[in-house]
Amino acid sequence: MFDVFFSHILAKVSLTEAEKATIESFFTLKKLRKKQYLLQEGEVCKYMSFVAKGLLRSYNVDEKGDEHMHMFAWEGWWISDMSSFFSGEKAVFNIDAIENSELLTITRADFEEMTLKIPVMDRYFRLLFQNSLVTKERRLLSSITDAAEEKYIRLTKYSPEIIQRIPQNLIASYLGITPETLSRIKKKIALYK
Amino acid sequence: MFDVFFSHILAKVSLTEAEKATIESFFTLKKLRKKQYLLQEGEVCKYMSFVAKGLLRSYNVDEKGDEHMHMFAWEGWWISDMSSFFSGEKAVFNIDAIENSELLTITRADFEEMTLKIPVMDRYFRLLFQNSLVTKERRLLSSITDAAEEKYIRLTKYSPEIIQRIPQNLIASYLGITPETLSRIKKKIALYK
DNA sequence: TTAATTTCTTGTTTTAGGTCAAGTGTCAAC
DNA sequence: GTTGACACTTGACCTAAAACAAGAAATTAA
Repeated sequence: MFDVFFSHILAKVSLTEAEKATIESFFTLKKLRKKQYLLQEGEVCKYMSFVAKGLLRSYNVDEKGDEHMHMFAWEGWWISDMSSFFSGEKAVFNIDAIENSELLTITRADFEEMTLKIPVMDRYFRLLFQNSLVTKERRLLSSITDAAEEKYIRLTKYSPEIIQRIPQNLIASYLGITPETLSRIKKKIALYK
Repeated sequence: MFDVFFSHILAKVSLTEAEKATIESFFTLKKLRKKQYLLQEGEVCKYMSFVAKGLLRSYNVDEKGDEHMHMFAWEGWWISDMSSFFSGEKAVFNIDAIENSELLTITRADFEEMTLKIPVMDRYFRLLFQNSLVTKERRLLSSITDAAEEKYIRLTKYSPEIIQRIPQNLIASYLGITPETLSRIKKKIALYK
């Protein structure tokens, strides 16, 4: 459990055994069955979660009832409604498990305490957020600049794991297009080859 | 110059006078005239810049020659092509000054050295990136979920400063719509009132 | 104060992608 | 092996926003 966790953290910063023990003490293991919610829109997001095993998604639901995928998270990723987690306001996202999953969760209060006790965790999260920001910028850029077909092509280039692991209707939602449009795009691309 | 700078940093973390002096030594003042470039697409982004005065924008240009606004930055904001700055790869963004501006710039090497010498700066940037991430998530969500009119309404709600300070054609580009569509949306909204 | 450039508006036409509807294919459950 | 639940495809039609075009208003510069 914590081996996956620390291998990810140690890729960015160094930790002593004592620090590792302290950090471990702030986290709680949580298991989720397929389709089970970790967070529902309107609740306050209590946890930031490291995915040790499995696959989750976060998404919002619009007034028409349509879902819009915000992100997917599998082994080695963090997932949360960051806005709600850090501000204490109501979450706009739902988070649930696409596959049976195992998470290491931390509460806001423990997160604060951990970063104060182990300042190098500020560095870890600085680097984590920095990378997330770059990824999110790239996606935002594609969302604003690209037509549907380019969005899909860019996704195959930058996030091939998503193409392999996620059902097509969820990929369409992630790209902000309909499953029908995605189906037609795939057909068109297949013709070139 | 550094007073604006430190007031923003001290809002997030505490610093001794000695630390402030060390931090100052890593930054260089840079003045930009209106329309002058800070970064051009294809270069490596050498600086991360704190805006002490003025207004800048970052944007990419597509193959048709159309500009897509990525962000605006004025007093108290940071601006950079983060992907290029941290990875050393070619920038995809252009950055230039909309108004005459004064920046405090830091290079990648100095940024690294600063965070190692003054670890609390990791905390500052953790908090900065965390907030940016929340803002960027909100914008991405709006970009994928909302129709043109809702995008504009949400912008007026969450970023009223942009509405006031930025020309309409740039706002349209920021929202990923045409200036014509924005003009019609404003007209439509004005009729309700 | 007039010219020039830029920003914004308005009308018309076109198009990419959405919506609706009717399939086919696949796999697990009974 | 039949039933149902999903995932995906394909076709016909529709609509929101883009493209194109032309003019008005507002800034800026000479």
